Amino acid sequence: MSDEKENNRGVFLEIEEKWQERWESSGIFRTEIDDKREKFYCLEMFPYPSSKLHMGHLRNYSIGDALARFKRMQGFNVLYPMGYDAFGLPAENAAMKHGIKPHKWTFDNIKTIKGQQKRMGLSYDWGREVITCREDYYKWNQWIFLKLLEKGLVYKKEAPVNWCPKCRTVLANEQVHEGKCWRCSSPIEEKKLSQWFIKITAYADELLEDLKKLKDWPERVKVMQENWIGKSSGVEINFPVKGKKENIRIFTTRPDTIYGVTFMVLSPEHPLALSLTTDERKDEVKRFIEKVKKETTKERTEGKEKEGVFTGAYAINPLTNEDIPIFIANFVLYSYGTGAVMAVPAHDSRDFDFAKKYGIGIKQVIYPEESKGELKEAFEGEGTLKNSGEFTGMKSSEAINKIIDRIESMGIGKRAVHYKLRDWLISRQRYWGTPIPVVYCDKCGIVPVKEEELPVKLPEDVNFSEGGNPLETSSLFISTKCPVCGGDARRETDTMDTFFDSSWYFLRYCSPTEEAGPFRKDDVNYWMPVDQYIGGIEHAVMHLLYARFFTKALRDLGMLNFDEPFTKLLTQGMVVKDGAKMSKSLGNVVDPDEIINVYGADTARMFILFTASPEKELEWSDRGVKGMFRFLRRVYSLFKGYSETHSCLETHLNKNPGFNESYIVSRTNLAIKRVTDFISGSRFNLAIGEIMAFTGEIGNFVNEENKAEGAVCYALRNLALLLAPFAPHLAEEAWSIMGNDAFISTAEWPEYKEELVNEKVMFKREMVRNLVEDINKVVELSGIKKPEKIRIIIADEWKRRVARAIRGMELSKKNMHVIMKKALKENVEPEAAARLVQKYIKDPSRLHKIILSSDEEGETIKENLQGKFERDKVELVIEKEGESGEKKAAGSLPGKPAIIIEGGGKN
RNA sequence: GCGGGGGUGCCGGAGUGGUCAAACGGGACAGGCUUAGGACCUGUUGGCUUAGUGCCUCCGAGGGUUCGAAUCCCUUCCCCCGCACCA
Repeated sequence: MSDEKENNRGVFLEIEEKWQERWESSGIFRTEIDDKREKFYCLEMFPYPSSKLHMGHLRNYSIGDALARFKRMQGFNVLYPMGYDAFGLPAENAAMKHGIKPHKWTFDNIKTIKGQQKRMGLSYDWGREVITCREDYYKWNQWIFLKLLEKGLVYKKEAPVNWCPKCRTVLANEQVHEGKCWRCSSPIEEKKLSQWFIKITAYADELLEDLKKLKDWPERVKVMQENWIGKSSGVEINFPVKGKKENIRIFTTRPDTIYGVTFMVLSPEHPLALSLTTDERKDEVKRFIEKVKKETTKERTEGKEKEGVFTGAYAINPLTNEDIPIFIANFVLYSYGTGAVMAVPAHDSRDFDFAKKYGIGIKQVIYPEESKGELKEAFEGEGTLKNSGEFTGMKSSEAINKIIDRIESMGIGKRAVHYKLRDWLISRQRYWGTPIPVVYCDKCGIVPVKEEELPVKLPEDVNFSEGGNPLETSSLFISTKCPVCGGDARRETDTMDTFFDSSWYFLRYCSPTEEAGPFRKDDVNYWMPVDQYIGGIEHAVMHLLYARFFTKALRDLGMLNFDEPFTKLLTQGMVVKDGAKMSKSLGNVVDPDEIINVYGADTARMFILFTASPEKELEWSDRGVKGMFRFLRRVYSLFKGYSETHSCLETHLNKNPGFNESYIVSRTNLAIKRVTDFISGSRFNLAIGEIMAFTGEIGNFVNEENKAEGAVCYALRNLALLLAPFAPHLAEEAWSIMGNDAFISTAEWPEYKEELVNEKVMFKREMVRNLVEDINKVVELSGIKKPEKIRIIIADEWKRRVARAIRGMELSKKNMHVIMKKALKENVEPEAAARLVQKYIKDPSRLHKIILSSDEEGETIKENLQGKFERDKVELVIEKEGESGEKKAAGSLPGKPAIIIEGGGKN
């Protein structure tokens, strides 16, 4: 009863504990540089140490560990490290709520999480652990900051910034999602503050261009980054204001529409907004600007209703000299382009809406191929220009360049590129982060801390309850001496965005204990770039963009010699239950610990990898977990049971195995091939599916009477090896049950040996495909122009082997010849037949024997075919009279299907 | 709106031109083993027929290409995810 069940589970838990201890004490997962071996850097996004791991982590690590183990067995020198992204607000919140010091809270959590990771049996090199809140790490954060400052990539500026009232700190643009804080979802407010920025925009173009190099990144991540960088090329043009000396500079990507401009719009923040407004309209315009400024960016963009007000002033279209009314409106953003646009309602839907609402004229100047009368909506496509002076008749693409040329030669504008990407705001008004290493001196201004004085340490004497930045409560921290003049000075109290920490941690893993710098160049050049990076999609534009930027910036500081940090990226899907993301409020959380404690880590890992392909959402299913447990238990008893009566230490495979042997040997090799290919393609779910099918077949085979020991051992050995990346504990146990002394974790990954695959027992898939090829080769070579009938006869013995190979499914003759049936039964045109033949002829070498009819036709074919096959193993046999096809095929069984051609059209 | 990804059997999920009525798992049904079983083993699991097989229907919907399509092309409907007034 449940005793047995519990016992089984107990055995598994025991096994896991045993092997985890052995792995640890033997140190087999330690990694060193080895120039003789190819390296493989397998990396998971390091976790934030909140109280516990969740299923997403379990999934992340199951993927990474399977891959790391696989590569290790394949002989790669694998770097597979783990660390903790340990700075961050939750630690501070804990301090405020429960009075626990952030440091203690963080390290307690790390301890818990590390325990969980160890219980998963992950093959990390723990000697390389990186914890970002440790001085030996954040010292280098500060060092890098100073280098960037020196290089001009860091600056301080007063600017409107995103303020999260709940976290009481500012945020980078990337960290505002739909107007809300990425972490706590509070609505963001806008504040004008003096803050530290990193000039990521200096790399906008390269960050965009190099996306093309990232062949092994998911398309959607690249698209998200592309959109975020938001490059657009166009032209900036000055529109003179009528009766004044000012110009309004606009940016447009569609200068070809300039003859269609009917009004102009400034954003409410535009410096000219009020000054060019006529006196009689000043009050109204003022009121409007005030109103819009009060709204947050979110409110302004959410309502979608376009609102504006006429300034009474006019601009002059420099190409047409027409007067153009100037409006102020809420839909023009000051932060993008020049904060002013030329409005072409005929060819821009926003301008169209606005023109309709305020009764402004619409002037069409671009016409599509088929003109459709009056415009019901803006036509935003390309077309032919009309009513455009000398440019009339040109295509949009041509006109764009010609008009820009004209504008440049007139000296009223120039080509320009604008980006949506903004500089990265890294100041945080929080305690639990890396202090920004600068000092404010009344005499000397902003002064960087001297390199030898790093790190600027976080003080202990802070008060978390007062609401502001806790660092400001530490007088010991704040008051300091100016590094330049030695006078009294004040420390910067802002700390760095924790995304700064995570932008280079993967480099630190290469030299985790280096004291002379953030990393050693040699180490990094050996290990980097990361070959496989695995993590959640939520970092598509935050972490992944910053890390790419860091790589480029450090490269330009002469510290790296590559451009991109992550060669291959896998974004895992979420783990959901009952169709919804696991969350405490929904009560659908499954605790990884619970699963591991009940079923063991192997079951949890296998289930999570098998149930969905890695990038897809994974629907949690308790039944599925049980199913996986059942499977592993079956595997265990298979090994256990067989080893009770047989010794599998040595596998003696005959060079010429008997049929029974060769069946399971072939099947084993097929499994090796498939599993290897699946893992290489990150298709872990399919790899496990194949292992399951293979296991089933071994089971069937073992139960048969005339099993061959050597072959069974061979199959079992390989099964254990294939299982090792996924269920490492069980695989180790099986390995040792079979009498091996060494770890399976460091054993060699099995190699697919084609020569061990006996074609007699190849699968239906290969068989039929080859048959089709063979048939067509025969058709071609025989000179038959219009075959009427082809029969494929499969001898019984052969059929039986195949049938067993596909697990009891009888292979019918129907399946074999149905492929050709339709093509050949009706009057197929010779050309069609020829095409067919052409399409499938690849390699006739598999053909073994062709049986021809005994009539004249057969003789002719035989003559035609004679000598056409390079290998003499193709036997041409003339059918004996009175023999049925089946009998014939059976009687002369060559180990391959015989093909019998009957008849063959003349002409 | 723009961009990305999808719609497959009771369910999850494979399958990208011919092994396909469709891998693997779950569930369901039947049988075996058992005192019993939620444990294990075997079989069945689109329909109709025969049970050696044959036929029909099927991979969101509708067309098309092809000797042949779940797979390629077009149209259309629906779902998910990102960005969202970026000029």
